Amino acid sequence: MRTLYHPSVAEMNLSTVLYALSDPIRLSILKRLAENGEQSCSSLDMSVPKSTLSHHFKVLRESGVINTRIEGTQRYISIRYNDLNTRFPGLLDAVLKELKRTDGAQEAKK
Amino acid sequence: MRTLYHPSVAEMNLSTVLYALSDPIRLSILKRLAENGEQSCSSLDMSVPKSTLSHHFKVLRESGVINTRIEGTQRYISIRYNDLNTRFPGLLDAVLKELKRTDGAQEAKK
DNA sequence: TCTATTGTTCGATTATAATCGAACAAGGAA
DNA sequence: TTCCTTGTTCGATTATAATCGAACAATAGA
Repeated sequence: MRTLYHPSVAEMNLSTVLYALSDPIRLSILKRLAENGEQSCSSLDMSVPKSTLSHHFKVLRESGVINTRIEGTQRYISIRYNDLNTRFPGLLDAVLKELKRTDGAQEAKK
Repeated sequence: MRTLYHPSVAEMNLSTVLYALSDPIRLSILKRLAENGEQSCSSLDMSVPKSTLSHHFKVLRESGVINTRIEGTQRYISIRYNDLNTRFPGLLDAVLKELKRTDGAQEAKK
């Protein structure tokens, strides 16, 4: 737990990133980060058990979508805007644009 | 089998589309379609059993990524460029740009 | 009509991922 | 040190998806 894995820009993989972004809960997290900037994990209460949330943070982090910064007992997560824009130009903007319109997750689970 | 389901532009869902695009085989199919335009299903031999391929075509079609046109015993598939660009501006371009660079699937399955 | 071609569907298997309680780890404060 | 807070990890369960052979369906041609 000492060091959390973050892929370098070169290590980021398209299908892995798209997969990370294909889950409604993870899109909700992304939306919150886009709206409010860096957040402590505890600040985004999503009516989901913390172990489940932690899992989603890990998927987002290990794909390269978010950065996790450790400060004391808290973790602060944020979107890796520049890195994503460098590796996959236009991708993040397209996703965030849709998230702004709705929540991107509506009726995703039928 | 008479009619194949295709979602309307309004019915397209972000997480569903991202999920459809998150698979290496489906990205390979997309790349082929982007490079060569409309293709008959049989023309893209991907060293994968046809039942598996048919499954991936279905995922792509039902998410709204591709269109399937029936002509005789053959099916011709193509990317729904305009519809995708209307619904999720910039998303497809960002994906295709990366596919042009590599195949988007390299080392995705470890 | 018989046969070959193209592709879907079925059904079973395997693989991968989501979920979440409980235990654990690391700080910070009393 | 003890307790509280924050978050991860473990382990088990459930859910979802990928895979692929075999059977089926539709059409075209001999």
